[in-house]
Amino acid sequence: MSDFPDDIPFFGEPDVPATPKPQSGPKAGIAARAMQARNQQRGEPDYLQGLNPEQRQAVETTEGPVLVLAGAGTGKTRVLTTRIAHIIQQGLAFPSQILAVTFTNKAAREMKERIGHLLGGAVEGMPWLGTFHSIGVKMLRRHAELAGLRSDFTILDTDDVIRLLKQLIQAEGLDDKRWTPRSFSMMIDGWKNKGYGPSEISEGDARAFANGKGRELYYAYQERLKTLNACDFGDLLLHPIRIFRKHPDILREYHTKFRYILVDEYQDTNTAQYMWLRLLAQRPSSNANTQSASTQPHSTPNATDWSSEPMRGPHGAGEHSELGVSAKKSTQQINICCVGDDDQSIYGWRGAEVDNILRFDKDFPGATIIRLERNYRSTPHILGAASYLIAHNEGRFGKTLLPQAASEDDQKVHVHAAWDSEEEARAVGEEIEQAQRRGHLLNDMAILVRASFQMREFEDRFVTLGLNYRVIGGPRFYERQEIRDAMAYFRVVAQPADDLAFERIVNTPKRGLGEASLRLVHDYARAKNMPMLQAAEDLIATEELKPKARSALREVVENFRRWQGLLDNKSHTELAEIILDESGYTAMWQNDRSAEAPGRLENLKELIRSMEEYESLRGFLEHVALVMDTEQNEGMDAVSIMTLHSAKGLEFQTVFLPGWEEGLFPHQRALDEGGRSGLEEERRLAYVGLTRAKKNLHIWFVSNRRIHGMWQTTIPSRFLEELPEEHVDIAESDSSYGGGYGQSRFDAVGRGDPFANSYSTPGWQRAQQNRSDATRNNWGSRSGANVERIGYGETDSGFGAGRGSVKGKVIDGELVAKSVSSTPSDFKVGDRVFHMKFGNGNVASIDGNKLTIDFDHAGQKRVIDSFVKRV
DNA sequence: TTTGGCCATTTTTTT
DNA sequence: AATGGCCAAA
Repeated sequence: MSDFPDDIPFFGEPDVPATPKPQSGPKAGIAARAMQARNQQRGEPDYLQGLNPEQRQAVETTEGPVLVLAGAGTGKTRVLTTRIAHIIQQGLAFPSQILAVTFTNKAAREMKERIGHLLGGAVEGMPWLGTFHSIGVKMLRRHAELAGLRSDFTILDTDDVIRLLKQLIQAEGLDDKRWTPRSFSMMIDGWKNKGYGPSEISEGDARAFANGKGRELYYAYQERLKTLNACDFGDLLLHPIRIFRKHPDILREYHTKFRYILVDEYQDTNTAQYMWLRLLAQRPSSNANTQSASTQPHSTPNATDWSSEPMRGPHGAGEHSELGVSAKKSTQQINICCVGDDDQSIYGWRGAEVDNILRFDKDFPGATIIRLERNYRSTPHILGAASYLIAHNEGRFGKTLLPQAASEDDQKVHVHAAWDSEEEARAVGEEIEQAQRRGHLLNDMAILVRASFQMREFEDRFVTLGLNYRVIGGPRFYERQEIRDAMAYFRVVAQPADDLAFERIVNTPKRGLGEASLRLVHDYARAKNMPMLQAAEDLIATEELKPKARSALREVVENFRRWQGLLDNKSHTELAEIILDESGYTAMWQNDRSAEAPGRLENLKELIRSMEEYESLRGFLEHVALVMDTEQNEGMDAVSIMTLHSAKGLEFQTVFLPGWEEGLFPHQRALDEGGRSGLEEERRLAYVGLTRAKKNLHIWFVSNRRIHGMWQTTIPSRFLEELPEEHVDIAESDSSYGGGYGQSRFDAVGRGDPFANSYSTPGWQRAQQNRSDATRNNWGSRSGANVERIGYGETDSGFGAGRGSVKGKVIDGELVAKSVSSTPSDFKVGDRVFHMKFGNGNVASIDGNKLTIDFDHAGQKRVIDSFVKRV
């Protein structure tokens, strides 16, 4: 979004008088109250109508720190937006004096819309409402030089970062397979989430990568970013934090500027975000400390000091209360209001610290804590199911959500079983079409998946059904190859130091500039510490390059120089067209005879079209870097498909939750890496999913799912049994459970199938029992149930049953993980076998425990041996 | 230098 | 299943 025009005057904005009406400390309260009283005489403002007492308190307690603990569906967004409207309406601050932070662009957009609505649309946009990152960039652009950057720095996305790291790792002479750029980028990410620069990471962390070269590499990475005039996502927060600490005068300007700070989804803040917030929200006491704070921020154990010890903060309460006192003493306070729900903390993997919300009143003593517990969203059944499920978590505040009154036609939560994911998609599609026939809007329905690969099957199905759908946060427009290439061209034009972009497209389309020539340019650039474009320009004046490469490179450089010259003369969309045209990029795809080519050209057109909404090329590039998503199909009626993560904060009349199987949800990886707390986060994710539904909720699980192209037998998610019976309705006979390879086939295998019908059947119960029965396993017998997704017993004890073996992983005495290891198969080529999904066939070849089988009806497939049975 | 084919690995979630 | 990396051949 170009919500942030580049040229807003920052400090001393003309529209901001030094002191808007009431504002300092206690006075503000009085004035506010006076104003309120006046309003009440006249009848209260519209926007307060219909708020319940708690919501109202959250809106009207404008002064001092406020924490709003808002359960799912309790009107959190409404409170936030109304509060902002209230602040503006009461004249407590101008829109530009309110800092409002959200996590997603979607949330920011929605908030803006709603505030505009509340205020009758007459208010100029709020310049400081946005995501942590977009606000971070905005600040960083203003003070870029203090971070060693120019204000036109580029923002690297994950892909760029990985390519860059790869170069560095190789330059270091390390094996980039043993030490993958990807894993290092994740480490850096983790460090940055905690607020650590290269000098602050622990010895152990530094050693953990590349035999102790971790720190060195991290330094080198930051150095390179500087020479590239670029930063990564983490830097968007880290640089401002550094700047605030080093330059108290700058921080003070922000302190004067922002009267009110609001934070959405506070439970998802990570340490860096927390530090950033604290710096902005907590003015050091204005008396005794001022001097020392401004000159030596790190030497005084007072107000500013917490920021240098991020990780110890959570538990060092003493320090914080001291700080709080001084904050209180200060003459002007910045009023911070955080809204969150510990039960909806689902970003632990990204470094979020739930602790931040749990210790709010220590950080901000005297905080008003308001709990919103009246749920207006879901039926009692849905709410009951969700509450019961989340109660299985240990580490939580614990709160009660009060349901609305039940209504006659309230449906219980439906749990459905399907044979495989294909059937799951088919059945959900049917369900949706039925609802549509009953007059429901597709806009009111959503499918929420755990992992994005699940989306495809639904898309496929909906395409054949001709059902409108919209994917949110799926495979992203801006991640497509052609879009990234085009963007790279634009980046080099807008930001000549962007070597990563330059490298990406110098030889796209092919110009005969291969590795050899490129290396030359690269080395020259490094040696002279100049951008590659500049280096290329220098080199073509010499005899270094081969004639062919030299002329090709000359043309590229000349093109770029010419385009750069057009920056100010042509509109950015026009320029973009010229670039794609003259570079031969469009022609490259036009000449491409592959099936995707037309689509790619279409995407490029779409790209140009979407640029029109932005003021400048730079503004557009920034949008792409930060948002990575386009609005699609806004106007039409369509089912939404998205991940559970991106569904947070949304609500729908009808919600479908497919894929409730062990290994997928809870996700195996969360279990492996997060253990118990990983499981609890998965459960919160389930809770988020359940509470998105207003009226109808359908949960699905399948017994066969294809993972990495191979069929796996799955068992229902443990979360299913954590749902309370009284609120759940098990669909006994779902459409065609078993499908073409029907029930009979199923039984013919003698597969004492645990999920043949539903989980209320003996089969289901047996499965449950299997799970808790820690010693039993069905593997000994070939006709045993296919429960190989789970291992039982001690850690790492194998269960070889002749083919394949199962390892169980026990965490906290509870079985949470397993993996199938490959041991040589005891099948022979030519064996006649039966597979549950594909039927009968002959073994064509064997590769470890993977078999290639010619099926009678299904053709040739590769499957894991444990899924077939000799006949 | 480019291209084609084969092998290995992969996917959790996002700014 | 699909993508990326690597190697051999043109």
